[in-house]
Amino acid sequence: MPRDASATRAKLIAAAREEFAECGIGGARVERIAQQAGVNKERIYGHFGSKEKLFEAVLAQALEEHTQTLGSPCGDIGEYVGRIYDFHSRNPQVLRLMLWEALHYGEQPLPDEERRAEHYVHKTAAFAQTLGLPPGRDAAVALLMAIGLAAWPLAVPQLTRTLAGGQEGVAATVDGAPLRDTLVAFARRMLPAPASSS
Amino acid sequence: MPRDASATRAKLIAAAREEFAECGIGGARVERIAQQAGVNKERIYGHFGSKEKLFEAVLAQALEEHTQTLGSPCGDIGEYVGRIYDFHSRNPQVLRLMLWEALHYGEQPLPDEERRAEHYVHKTAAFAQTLGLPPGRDAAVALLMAIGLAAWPLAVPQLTRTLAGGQEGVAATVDGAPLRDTLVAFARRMLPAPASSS
DNA sequence: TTGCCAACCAACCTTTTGGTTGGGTAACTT
DNA sequence: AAGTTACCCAACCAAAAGGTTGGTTGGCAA
Repeated sequence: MPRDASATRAKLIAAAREEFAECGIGGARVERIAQQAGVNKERIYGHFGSKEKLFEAVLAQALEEHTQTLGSPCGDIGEYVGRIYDFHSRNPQVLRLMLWEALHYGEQPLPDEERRAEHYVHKTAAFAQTLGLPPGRDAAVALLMAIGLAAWPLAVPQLTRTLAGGQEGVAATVDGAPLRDTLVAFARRMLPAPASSS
Repeated sequence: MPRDASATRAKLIAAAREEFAECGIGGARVERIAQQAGVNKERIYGHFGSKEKLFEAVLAQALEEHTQTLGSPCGDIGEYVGRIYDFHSRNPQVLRLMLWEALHYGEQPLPDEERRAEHYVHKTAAFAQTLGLPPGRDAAVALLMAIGLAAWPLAVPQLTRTLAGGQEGVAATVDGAPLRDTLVAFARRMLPAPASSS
């Protein structure tokens, strides 16, 4: 069994991701994470320093994967919203991590808020271009709400269920069309149509 | 100091509401709740049975207030979304409680899921009427997304901040218009216009 | 006045928590 | 071959958690 620090880190992050997504920062148990990773608990502190720092590492990696998988917004806006919806349907952990983070930090700044803000500048720019808008606050809010459109039904499943669910689950058909299609249609209607000329 | 069971219950629920909104179910401390309420910890178990049951009681009351304050959806759809936004801006606890609940229960049914579903039937019906739609899944999804439109920027403040926030906070102006107005405009565009004839 | 019960509380118990420590071990350097 | 560094772990710790218990007391019915 060779020694491999980065492999240990990776195993810890993978285990922590499941645990944090399921239980949040306060609810996660350091012991369980270590056990799931097949690594001693102390390694968490050796490698990451604290439970909260580990959470940050998990989230950073998850968001990295998120942007890499999803790519920049381009082409049809509705289809972009559909892609966001598909991503979160297939990777429920990422959205849950974001929500735990939201509840944990609330209005106070994130530990790496600046990096995150900078990261979103690019996305906003790409989004503005496909929308035919000047990049700015307007485009940023439009992107924010496009993400919200796709994520909201998955973020509050109990509301989605009790309102529109019934026995068919989240992907239930709505008047014959899957929820996804409804969201795509809403997005197209909500967001300004791109200028047809480049 | 007279004995008054219902007053004790009320004090406990009020204290628990703050604590649960801030920390969630797992993060809330029974001791703190009791202390904040000026009541012995044991009373929580005497009156409610468990921490989780107390959470249910808190949420039931919060949602009750929510629907009572907000009323049924009627009149202009955009303005209804604006009202939802205003409510959650002024009462951040309710949305936080809903999100903690969402993360805690996830896809598994709520303890009182049936009552909740039934409760939403009326709202959906009212919403369908103002939209000029037949009450049904279509109207329910439209309502779900109207709520989402208003609540999303407040549900994920870290995203709102890093995307569109800057130094001006959540209520920041967007090209001169407050975020609320943008949401109202989005809602009007997204949702089907009500049939003009009754 | 007396008897009774719901409401109440201080103190306690068990388990679990995040975090630490001191001793070991593979592998690279010199 | 000796020394050094980075990694790893079993065992441990103080603090804090949710929940319980045994006994006390206010207030109403008889």
